[in-house]
Amino acid sequence: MCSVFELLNMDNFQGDLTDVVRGIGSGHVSSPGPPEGPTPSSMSRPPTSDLHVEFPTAAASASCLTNPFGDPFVSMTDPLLHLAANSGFLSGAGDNESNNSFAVLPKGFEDDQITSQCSVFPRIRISQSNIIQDASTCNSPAIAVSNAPTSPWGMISVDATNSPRNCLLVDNSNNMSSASQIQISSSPQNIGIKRRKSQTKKVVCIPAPAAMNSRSSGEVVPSDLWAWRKYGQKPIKGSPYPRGYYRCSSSKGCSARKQVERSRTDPNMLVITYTSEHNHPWPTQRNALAGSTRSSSSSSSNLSSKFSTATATTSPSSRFSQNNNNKDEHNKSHLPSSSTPPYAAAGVKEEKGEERHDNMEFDNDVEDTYRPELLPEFQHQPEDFFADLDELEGDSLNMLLSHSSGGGNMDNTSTIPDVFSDFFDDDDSSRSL
DNA sequence: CGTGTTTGACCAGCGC
DNA sequence: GCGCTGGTCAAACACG
Repeated sequence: MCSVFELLNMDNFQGDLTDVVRGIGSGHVSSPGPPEGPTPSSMSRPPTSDLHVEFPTAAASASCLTNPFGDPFVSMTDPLLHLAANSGFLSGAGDNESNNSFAVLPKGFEDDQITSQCSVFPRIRISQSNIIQDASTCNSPAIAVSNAPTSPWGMISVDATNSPRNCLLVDNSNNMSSASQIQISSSPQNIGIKRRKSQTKKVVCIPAPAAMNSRSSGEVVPSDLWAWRKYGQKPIKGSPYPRGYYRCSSSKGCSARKQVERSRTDPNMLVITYTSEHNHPWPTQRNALAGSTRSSSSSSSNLSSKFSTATATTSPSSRFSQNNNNKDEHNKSHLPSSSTPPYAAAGVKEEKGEERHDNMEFDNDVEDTYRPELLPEFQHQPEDFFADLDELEGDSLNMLLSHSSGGGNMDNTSTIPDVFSDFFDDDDSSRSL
């Protein structure tokens, strides 16, 4: 089997974040803390620092799982999922996996600082039929997602505290138009990043594929709707990878910040921590584009720059809206409830810190449910705007295909898992939220 | 010119 | 109090 992670393997990576290319696919639900504790079956255990992340069901779920940012490339994650599924990326468990399920198996899992956030879910399995996988059988961290019939929201629950190996199970057996919810419970023993007072943090862990082109130093930090400006970078003790500091440049005075760093144990993963809140409406296209025009400076390739631009201005929702052609009301200066983009559903953990702490753990007193919304503004992007996206999508897809094909025996044209094909085939049900 | 990144210096919290 | 570490500042520079 040749997984995307393998394809993107960066074992020898020693560079900084500038070598990071957008996680074109595969987002990763993050959960801080070492994998320990009882089995995942305890998803219902007392909410400690549970994280709730909700996202559209079915394809949307998959998309979110593959791209917690829900950035524009989320659309491209579908092909990736497709490819991955066929290449084993999504079927990590092996060939015996049905088309309706898959598992993401990030390389390596170590109980080590922040990386544990990523590694806590080395396995993601999604099943279109009633789950999935017995969490108790998980011998490695995983995520569980369930689309409860009784709720429009499925749920991904991760019990990092009680499960020795944490499992995340995904169940999209239900209605495709509903949404799924991710719940992440963190371990009190997590390690990691100190945080300052009165801060709200959302941690997102996503795959950080290596640059797909020849560039060796280009970094494309997974971007979102907001425009971010890098204001610092520091080496982190114990990690070979530096941490980049970004602040929102969409609006002056905005205190929103985010930190981007590679997982020290799994270079393929990017850990992004959103801090503070945006104090302004979602950026307009113009705003979003601002700051991304310089995309590929000395450290970025044209490709990455393109990515950067696109990612800064698009979102899955926007794409959905595009297809949907929804002409309803426009943005009314919607003020986001969080610095995390509305589509940055899956893989986002929000934490409200009181004081700095030495562990990466998310306080038990923190429990947030992040419910991404399909903001009206995302439904009204200029056509030219999407024209660019289409181009991007094409390029990225090509890249994906290129990589995937190089990965080995996969049939890029083969079937798409039903859970995704439904998404592709049924625009109405999956794109209109 | 306005935007971005880079990078060394500075500051603050924490543990000893 | 001191040192370590992480987070931020700001000057210099690059790009369109």
